[in-house]
Amino acid sequence: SVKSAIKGACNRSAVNGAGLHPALSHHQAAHLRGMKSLEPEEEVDDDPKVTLEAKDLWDQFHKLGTEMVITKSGRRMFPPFKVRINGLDKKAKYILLMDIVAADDCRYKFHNSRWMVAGKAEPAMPGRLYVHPDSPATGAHWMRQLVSFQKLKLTNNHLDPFGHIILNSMHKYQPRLHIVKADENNAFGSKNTAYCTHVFHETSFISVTSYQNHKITQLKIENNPFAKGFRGSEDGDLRVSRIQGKEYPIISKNMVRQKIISSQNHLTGKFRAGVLTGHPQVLSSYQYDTGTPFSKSGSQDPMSNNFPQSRDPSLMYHCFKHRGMLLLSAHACSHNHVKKLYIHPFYEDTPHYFRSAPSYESPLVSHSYCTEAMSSREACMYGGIDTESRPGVVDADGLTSSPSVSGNMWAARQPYPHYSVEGISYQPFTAHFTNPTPITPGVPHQAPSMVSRPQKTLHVQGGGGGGGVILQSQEYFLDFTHYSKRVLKTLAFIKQYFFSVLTAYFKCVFITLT
DNA sequence: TCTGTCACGTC
DNA sequence: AGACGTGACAG
Repeated sequence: SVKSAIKGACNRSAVNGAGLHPALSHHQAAHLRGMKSLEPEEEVDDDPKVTLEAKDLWDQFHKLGTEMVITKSGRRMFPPFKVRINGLDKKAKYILLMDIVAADDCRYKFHNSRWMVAGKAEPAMPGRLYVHPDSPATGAHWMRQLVSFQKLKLTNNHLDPFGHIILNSMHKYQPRLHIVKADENNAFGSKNTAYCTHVFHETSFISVTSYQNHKITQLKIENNPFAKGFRGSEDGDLRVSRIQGKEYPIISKNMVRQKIISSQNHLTGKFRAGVLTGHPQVLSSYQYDTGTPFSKSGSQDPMSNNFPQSRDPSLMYHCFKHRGMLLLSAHACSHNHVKKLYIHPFYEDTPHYFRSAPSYESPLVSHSYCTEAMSSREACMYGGIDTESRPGVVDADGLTSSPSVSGNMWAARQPYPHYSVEGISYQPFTAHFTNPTPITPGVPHQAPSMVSRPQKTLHVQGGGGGGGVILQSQEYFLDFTHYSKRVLKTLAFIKQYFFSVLTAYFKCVFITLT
């Protein structure tokens, strides 16, 4: 079983075009052994295989250093995250969801046509989840066609009320796909629910508010149908560039070439793509030579080198079975001078601000925080959920062994809420309830007693209906009259406070205890 | 560095 | 037809 598990993981690795991290198999083996001896009877046969759609396109972006624009109102990713899935139990129900986690601890800047580290990362933002709109659905459904997460939106608005995934600009991120096995009847109320996580390292990106690398801009324009308006004319030699209603003179390819050659130093700043909208043929030969985003030295793997100090795993595939998950969240929102604190019991909103170690750290370096740095609130939120077994989280010598990488089977253990594996942290999932559990004053601030069945299960917008946003606008809000512009900086404290208070009021369970 | 607005495009 | 997704730009 262990053998086949690792083999399976390796196969997936090959499918996804990523080599297995050397440390992975060790952890996998250790974990699998431990898991099997613990709860062998809970292993199940389904063995989801996930392949990334448009991997070639992702690779093209990844080579250049993918950038994703984030806006206040939310921006889709391009390329869209789509996967093909095989190996699910046709009849079982699954929930598919994504999250996007910090890939490292750095803030970046684009300097001299290169991404460079520019300091320490901002505190991690709330880890929101995007639940696929078809969820929950049968394995047969998920395997029938491409599974698209293209409606997922990214925002830099820390107060975002729409349920978009909140990111910090100029930081590096790694999207992750989670497949959660659910009961027939109860999306998030399943017993013995398992999930597995897939990471495609070629989908990592740096978030920006405007593109930094014009090669990325061009690649987006060339490939994103919505950006067709910025493409050159069909005629490869002549083009018209339209900027704000004005038509600029037709410019021949030769002119472009000469202009570019004669003014290379100014190209990046002044020949913005819109002025001389680059036809691929032109750009590939001329425009591209000014922007070398990353050092090309050394690496034999063109993919391994795109971001400095990347801690990306090559591929991760790990499964868990977890016993229970609490959820609730608080969001501060500010609209038109009205300051409110929104509380969305819909998405996870774990305040990472107070973690003593960044979430991306590998278990080998972050072991201490796994056990020691859990805040009391976190202990409250997760305490009592996994009272059973969590062997493997901390070894006798204090080092963590990874329960997160189980390879080929659904895991039989709950992941530690903040567990990180090969550079990517584990974060708990969050259920999203259409009807939040009513506020009940006087409930003591004690976690174990709070674990109960959700009154309603996951809200997901219907398959064809579009949308798919997790949030149904049913916020509770409290006035916050003395918010100032510093709201973002104080948000952490506010949230921490309200979490403490509200945990006592919301009794929500992601997956109930068995 | 970020935001709102725009023209132009898709869906 | 109209809502929505784009990058460019100005500020």
